[in-house]
Amino acid sequence: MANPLTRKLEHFARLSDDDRHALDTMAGQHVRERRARADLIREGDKPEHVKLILTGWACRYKVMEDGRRQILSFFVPGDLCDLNVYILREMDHSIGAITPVSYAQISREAFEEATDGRTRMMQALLWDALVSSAIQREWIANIGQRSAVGRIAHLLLELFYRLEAVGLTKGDACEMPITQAEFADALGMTAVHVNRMIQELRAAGLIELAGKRLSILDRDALTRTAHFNAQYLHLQREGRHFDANN
Amino acid sequence: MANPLTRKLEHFARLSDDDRHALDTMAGQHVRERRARADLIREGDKPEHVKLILTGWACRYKVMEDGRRQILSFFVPGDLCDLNVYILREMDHSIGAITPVSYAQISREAFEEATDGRTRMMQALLWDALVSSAIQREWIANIGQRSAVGRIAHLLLELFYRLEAVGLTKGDACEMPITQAEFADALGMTAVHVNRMIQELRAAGLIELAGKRLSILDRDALTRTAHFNAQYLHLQREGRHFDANN
DNA sequence: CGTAGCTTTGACGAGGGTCAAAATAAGTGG
DNA sequence: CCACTTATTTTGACCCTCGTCAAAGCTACG
Repeated sequence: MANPLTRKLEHFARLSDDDRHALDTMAGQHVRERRARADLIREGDKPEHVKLILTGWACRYKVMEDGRRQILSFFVPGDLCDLNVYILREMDHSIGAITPVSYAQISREAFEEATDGRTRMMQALLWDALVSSAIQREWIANIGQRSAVGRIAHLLLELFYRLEAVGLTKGDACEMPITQAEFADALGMTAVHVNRMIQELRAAGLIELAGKRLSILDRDALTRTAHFNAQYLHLQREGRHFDANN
Repeated sequence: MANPLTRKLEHFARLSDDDRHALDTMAGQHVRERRARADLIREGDKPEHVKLILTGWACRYKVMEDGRRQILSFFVPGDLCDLNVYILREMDHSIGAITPVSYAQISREAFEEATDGRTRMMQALLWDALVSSAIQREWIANIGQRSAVGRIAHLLLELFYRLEAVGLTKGDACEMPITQAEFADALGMTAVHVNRMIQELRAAGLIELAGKRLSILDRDALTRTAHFNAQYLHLQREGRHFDANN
C-alpha cells in the first residue's frame, strides 16, 4: 500500500510518479520506533527534524504547571508535525506515542532536496499544513463552544474522516486506541465525564466504542449531535490545475 | 516608524535593507480599509490574497450552527493571516475587523516575487507562521485547562507581549479595544462571567482595564495567575546564523 | 442629547468537576 | 496458560464554577 502521506496528499493534487517516489524516499529514511507512552520529542528540546508518522498513533501535548495535561492534537499515519520546525530554537510542547509508533525523521536537507523543483508536491504539503492549522482552530471552537457530548462526537468524527483519508477505515469502523483519560485531556474535561458522555452516545445508538475500536452506527445523528461540518478538513480535491499530467 | 511586520520579524532574524524594502513594498500595495465590525473575508469565500494587518485590530471567527461565535485568534498590526491561504478552495472561517482596520492584500504573485531569492526573509516569515500556530495551540490549552480568571489573564498577557513585539506598548500599558463580549467569544465563556473575572483581577490590583486601555499593575502576579510562559511566542532571537551581514 | 452599545448587578439553576471505590480489561512474569 | 499487577472503565454522592435571564447603569458618539 502507498505510504499514508502520499495517500493523503492525493486528496489535494494528483501527484506524478516522480512526486510519489520522492515522498517514499522521504518516508523511508531514518525510520525510528517508539513504544506506547514514550516521547518522540520533549518540550525544550531543539527540533532538528520534521517527523512523519508511518504507523501507530501519537499526540502533541503540553503539561501545565499544576500537572494537568492538554493534548493539542492527535497524529495518525501520514501526519507530519510542522513543516520547518527546525527553524525554531526549542519545542514549546512534547510529542508522545499513544500506541507503538514508527516514524521518519526528515532533516532540513532531506526535505529541501525532496521538494526542490517539485512545485506540485510542495503545494500539496502546504495544503496539508494549512489543513493542520484548520484542525487546530476547529479544536478551539470545539472546546470553547460545544457541549460535552458534542465535543466527543466531534472528535470521533474528525478522527474517522482523517483515518478514511489515509485508508485506515473499514466501512463505518476504525481503530480507536485513545483511552477515555486521553479524550479528557484533549477535550478539556474529566475522564469521569467523558465516560458518562460516551455512554450517552452508546445508549442513543450512535456509536459502538470498545476494545480500541469504533463503529459509527448512525452517522447522520452523530454528525448532528457534533454539529460536524467536514469542510474544515478541506478534503475535496481543490482544483484540476493542480493535477499532474503524467 | 518601520512597518509592524518588519519590526516583528526582526525578533527572529536581522534583516537586510533589501529584505526590509521588499517587506515595505508588500505592505504598501493594495491597501484596503474596513470599518469596525465589517468583515475582511467570509467563510465560504475563495481566499485570493494573504492579508497583512497594518493598523487596527481584527479577529478570525467562526459562527456555530446555534449562532454562538468562537473567536479563533486576534490580529494586531504586523499580523498575517496564513501564508499560502490562496491554496485553499474556500475559507473555513471569517476574518472581521474589531476596530477600523487598514490592511494589505498580498497576491500569490506579489508574495512569490517578494520572497524569491530572499531566503532569510522567507525564513523569518516561516518563523512567524510557526509562532501563529504555537499561539493557536496555546489557546487550546488556555480554554481547555485554565480557570476563568486564568484564561483572561493569559489572553491579556499574550496580547500585551505581541503588541510589545511591534512597538505598540508604552511601559506597562497598551491599547485594548476588545469588548467583554468579544473576550467571552474568544475564551469560551459568557460576557457576564468575563465581567466578574475582570473585576476580580482589578480588585486584586493586577490590572487596570477601562476605556479601551490596559495597564498591567503587577506583572509578576498576573503572570502567576495566568500560569503564563512566554516561551511559546518564540520572541528571543533564534540564532546568529540567521543574521544579515549587510 | 438621544440612542445604541457596553458594562455591571442579582437571583437562580445546571453542566460538569471532585473524590472515592468497585468492576473490568489488559498486560507481565513465571 | 495461569496468577498477579497495573491500566482503564464505570458508578455514586456531592457541590462548585460558570451559564442564564433580566434589568439597570454607564459610555460613546452621531
